[in-house]
Amino acid sequence: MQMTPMIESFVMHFGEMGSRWGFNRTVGQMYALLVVSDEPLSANQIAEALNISRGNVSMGLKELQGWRLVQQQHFPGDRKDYFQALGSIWDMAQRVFEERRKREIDPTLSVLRDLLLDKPANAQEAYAQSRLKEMHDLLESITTWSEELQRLSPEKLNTLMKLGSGVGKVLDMKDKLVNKR
Amino acid sequence: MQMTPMIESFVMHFGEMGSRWGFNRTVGQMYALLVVSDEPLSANQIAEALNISRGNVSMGLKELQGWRLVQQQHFPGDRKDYFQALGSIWDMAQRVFEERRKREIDPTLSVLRDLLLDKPANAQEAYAQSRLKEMHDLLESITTWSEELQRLSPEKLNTLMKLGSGVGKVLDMKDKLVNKR
DNA sequence: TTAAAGTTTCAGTAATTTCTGAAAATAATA
DNA sequence: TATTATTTTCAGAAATTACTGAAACTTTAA
Repeated sequence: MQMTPMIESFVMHFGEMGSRWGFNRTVGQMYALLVVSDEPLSANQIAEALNISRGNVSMGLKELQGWRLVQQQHFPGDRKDYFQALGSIWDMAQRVFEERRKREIDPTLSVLRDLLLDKPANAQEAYAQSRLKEMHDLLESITTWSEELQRLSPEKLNTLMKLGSGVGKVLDMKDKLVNKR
Repeated sequence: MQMTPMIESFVMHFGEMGSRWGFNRTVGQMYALLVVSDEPLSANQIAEALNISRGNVSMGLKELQGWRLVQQQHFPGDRKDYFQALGSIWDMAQRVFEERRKREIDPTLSVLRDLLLDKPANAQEAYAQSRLKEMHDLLESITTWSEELQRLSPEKLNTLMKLGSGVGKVLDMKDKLVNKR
């Protein structure tokens, strides 16, 4: 894997953004490298290209596999493991959305559900609970919706996105049709 | 601000989740506290309730204001500043989406745009650039779409979300109508 | 003005996270 | 089974991030 300036810039940027996206610098760099590489890379190649320790690569690959963003590959007659970024950019985006939902929303939803079971002890708690309920309902809608969007084919999703604000019009149209019955 | 066990649990959970949501523990706690409080709180009240330093509160409030998630309030005859979480849960969600997009997507889009201007120097770079292009286009679609969704009224957004996977059917319907012309 | 009330800043410290590298574990071949 | 290739683990070091608290600054009102 030859690190040209262009690839290096991309890799470094992903490293810097890594923390905002939920993983650390080297994990971000590793992922970027795998995305732009036209062939699978071994852990040693990654360590060398990024100039980081072999141990760190091992941990990072484990994390990326946890996100289900990289695949492991074997070649007959070669003992080494090779790694590759997941198929299409769409697949990647799906994974990132899904995993982030799991990490960022699900635990909160579960806490909110529990807290909403308690009887409010006073006015302050009653108010607090009303906000918790709003938050809970919104997060639940978002979760359900994102699950349903994921079930849509990439083509439909693309149509929907291209539709943009035109979605408002389509909704109106749908209302009319439904009301006619 | 009385910290009942229920409120405390919520606040602590938000603190723990904070880092996943893009801010640190105490900022998360401060925000949670403001969300469930039925009246605006002064910086001192916040520091006391959360048992953190006054300086930290000042920095945290600045950051929350940067996210445009809290509002400052003045009361005549009182020198202190009071703080309040933003209006509705919808407003909050919008802000979070918008700010995260700014922090997590925009910088990457800009880097990708730049890198795509370079002529690929070899086959590896040509491949890399093709992936960069895919990624760029997807991020751009997501950005445009999210901007357009934000322009939709909360009611319409709600309709859209409730529609769920039914959105597929609506899209088919739209296709038919458009093709008839 | 001046004093009092309040806020912000920031150097230093504490806490947390990330990274390394050597040792242990695992897997493949001879 | 022994040997070699490879991966994983994890204790400690390094780097980063968060927090405190005292000093500097700002604002208000007497």
